[in-house]
Amino acid sequence: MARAGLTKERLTRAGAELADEVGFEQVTVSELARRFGVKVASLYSHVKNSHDLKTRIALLALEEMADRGAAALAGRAGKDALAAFADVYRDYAREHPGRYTAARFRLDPEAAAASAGARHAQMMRAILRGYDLAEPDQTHAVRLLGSVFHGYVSLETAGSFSHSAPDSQESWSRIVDALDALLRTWPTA
Amino acid sequence: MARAGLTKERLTRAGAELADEVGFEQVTVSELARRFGVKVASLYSHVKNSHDLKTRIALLALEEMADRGAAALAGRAGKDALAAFADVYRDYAREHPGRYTAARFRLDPEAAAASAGARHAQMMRAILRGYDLAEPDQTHAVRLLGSVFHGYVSLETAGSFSHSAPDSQESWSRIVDALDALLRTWPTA
DNA sequence: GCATCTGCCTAATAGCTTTAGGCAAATAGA
DNA sequence: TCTATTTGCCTAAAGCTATTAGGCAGATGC
Repeated sequence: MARAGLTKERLTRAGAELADEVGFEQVTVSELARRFGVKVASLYSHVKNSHDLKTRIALLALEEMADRGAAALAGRAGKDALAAFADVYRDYAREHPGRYTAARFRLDPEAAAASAGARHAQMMRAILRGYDLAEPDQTHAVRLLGSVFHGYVSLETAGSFSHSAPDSQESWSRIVDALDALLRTWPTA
Repeated sequence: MARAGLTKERLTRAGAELADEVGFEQVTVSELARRFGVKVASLYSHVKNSHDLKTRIALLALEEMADRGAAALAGRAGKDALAAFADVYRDYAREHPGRYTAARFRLDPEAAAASAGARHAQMMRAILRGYDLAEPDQTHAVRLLGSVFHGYVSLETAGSFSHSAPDSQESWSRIVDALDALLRTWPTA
């Protein structure tokens, strides 16, 4: 029997593509096997189980977003950096909705530690270098930025902003403006 | 055979409790049947299918949150109202994580129209009465608030803030402070 | 008290997940 | 190059969930 050439990496990539097509929740070992023209059980030599597969897709998505974030931040500072980074999240979610959802998959501690999560946090802090925030306000601000980015993208993806004016793009720009203004005048306790 | 007294309502409530115990994704027609000491097929006289059940749980959660929100807003204005309303979301998610997730379940248009979604939007606008915002900035602000509330709660529930100082409660308070400050000095285009 | 309705049941189909064990293709060693 | 081992994909099987069809008996209406 000819071998299909399965590997963790190929399965993970194909899983990510599948997620973007049908949604992360609908990513299934069976469908993946079907796409490789292979029997389901065969995948279990490469991937521990369904959870493992999903974890790998999540890690891939986190890496990809971190890479894009790093590229966006290079040579930028202040509001410029903030806006570019914000767009990285939003654009990624629009281009790769399944992967984006995957990135929110709850990772177990080991996977989380090995993930690009730390890079994301570092980049947020790098953006805040353009603003004058000491601890613990810096941490509060990091959490706020993470919340806004994730929250907005998540609501937008769910279609919450698509049935009313103004355009979502406009709100997004104005929200980034607002965040910039807020960070410049952050109210200290 | 003694009847179990199944109804849509009881199934929905039990489904919501199940969601809080094991997670919304793990809510299953089978498990629900098990809890009622009844065969799986029996549920299908009361609920169209699994999707229908989840939709009902989502609608219940949205109602409950809207009710709490309304109670919190009564007699409050300005920052007071903002903080109380924010806490409604956060507290609800902490008390009822499964229901909270359910509330984010993607509803089809008919269900969405019949949901408490509109009440949520109205309450957000009511909060903004305490600030001086004209359209379209008011809509931008509503979207920002929704994003921050949902984003923060979602990240917090995922445990993103639980492994580092400062305390999540502190960040939450300071973020509400920051939002209040931002709304009072909202940057107009 | 009888007829109807309704609620829960049995039975059956179908899909996904996961484990165990087997054969053959690829690879490594002599 | 021939053999030995590893490794990749397969068959088989069990268990779970979802969903539909059809049946019997308890509840309800006249």
